[in-house]
Amino acid sequence: MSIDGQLPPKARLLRAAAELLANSGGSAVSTRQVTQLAGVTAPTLYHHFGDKEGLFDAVVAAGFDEYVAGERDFAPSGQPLEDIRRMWDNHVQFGLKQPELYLVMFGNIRPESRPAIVADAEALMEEMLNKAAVSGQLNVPPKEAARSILAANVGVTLMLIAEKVPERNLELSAMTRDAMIFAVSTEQARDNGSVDSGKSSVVVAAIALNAALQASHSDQLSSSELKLFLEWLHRISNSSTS
Amino acid sequence: MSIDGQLPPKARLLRAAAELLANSGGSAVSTRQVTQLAGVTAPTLYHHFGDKEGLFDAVVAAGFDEYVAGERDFAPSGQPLEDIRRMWDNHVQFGLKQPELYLVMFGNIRPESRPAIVADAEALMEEMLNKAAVSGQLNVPPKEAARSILAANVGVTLMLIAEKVPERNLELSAMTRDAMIFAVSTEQARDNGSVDSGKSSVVVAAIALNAALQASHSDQLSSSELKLFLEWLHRISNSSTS
DNA sequence: TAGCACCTATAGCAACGCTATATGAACTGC
DNA sequence: GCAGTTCATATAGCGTTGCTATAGGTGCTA
Repeated sequence: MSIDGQLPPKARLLRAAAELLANSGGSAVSTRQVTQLAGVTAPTLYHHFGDKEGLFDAVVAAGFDEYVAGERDFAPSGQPLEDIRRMWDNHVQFGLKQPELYLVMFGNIRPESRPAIVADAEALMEEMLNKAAVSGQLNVPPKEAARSILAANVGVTLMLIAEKVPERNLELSAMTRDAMIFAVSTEQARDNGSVDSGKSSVVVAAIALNAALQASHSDQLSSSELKLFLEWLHRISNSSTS
Repeated sequence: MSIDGQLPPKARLLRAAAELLANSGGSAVSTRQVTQLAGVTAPTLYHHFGDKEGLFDAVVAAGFDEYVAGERDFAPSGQPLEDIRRMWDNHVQFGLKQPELYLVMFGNIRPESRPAIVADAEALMEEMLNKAAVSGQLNVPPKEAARSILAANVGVTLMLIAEKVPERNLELSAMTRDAMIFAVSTEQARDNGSVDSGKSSVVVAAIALNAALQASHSDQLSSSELKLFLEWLHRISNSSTS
């Protein structure tokens, strides 16, 4: 049993590692298993990937492309928060479909050696949340919202993976998901699924902020700062006449 | 260097394993390290604990007692949901104080071999949530609420552990915590004051404008003006914390 | 053809989790 | 008081792990 084809050894190693990870059923995957399945000897592996973790990282990178592709396919809707829901579900599905790969990506957390994958996933979610923020649907800064939602998303997925298949209750995921999205969204977004979305933009936001600032006596800026700030705000508000 | 005392070998093994786990700094702890530090040979370990995992489980059980003790100390207040908040914080603190131990307890998730600890922690939280349910403060069954909250709690803690110490932002924890508690609580409980999202409209508007500005490349302000403007905006966006 | 990267294989090291077997010590029944 | 049994520990080593020092082959450029 080997992964031949005429593929070069590097590709065969990747394919073998991915297959073993996907089918290992929770037990560890050894370099010897991988090299044997790839029809290659140990030094080849270490020549191409440095070490075992390097190989797995490469597999994960491929898996992450798939993950991202899934996330992006779901993204075109005009409702950012609805897209976040789909991202969440896609994340969970990815974890349940390929638990071994997922554990390598999100489970093996170690201080000082955090996989870049997590940061990428975070950025992906932040990007989407940014759209929500633009249309005034967000209660907190997108970056923090992304971290918070992703943390809960990972926690739920890990818990579901840890459960035996027949006992898995996706209700857990749905409930946690909605709780997190609800928590970061504004009332406006909650009432109206879509909001005005399209035309929001800088001007609308500036006008809203302008009104809110003048009504609230915020003390985050000094009076001189505030004066200048309001002047700029005014400039922005009046700028795009379109 | 060994853990002598006149303690029996079993206790010495436990102590040695706990110490190595606490100081391992993320790298794996081997049975040989443990037995050497305990001044014992391998079969003794396997006689008492079956295998490596059995030993670590025993260490974890001791650590869990400490964890539970912390949770129970916090519990006597009359407001169950407030107690849940403290349980959450205690959980996070436990994870940050003893990350290695925590990773063994909650991080090494594998299908089919889920540590009993997780179930125990779940039961502990469910017990507390039950009190909330009795007094009509709960929106969903306590069991599901416990699973959901714990999943998010673990996710947040893992994410915080994965971050380098100086970058750790406990706001992430507080925000996620409140979101989860809010989601499972009834309106009655929310009015009671334990949970409050309370962002002013200024903050919401500032967040929206911030996102809109960064997305639109507006040219109404010079780059130096824009820089300062964004800095102030950031200040406003981050001003209100729970 | 000579030289030079690049790639792969042979062989093996040190460390790992774990165990078959044996030996001492402590208790039990008579 | 002694044989039998059980518990607890040690000696020695098995099979596997991640990884590498070294060497050889292959194809390209000069």
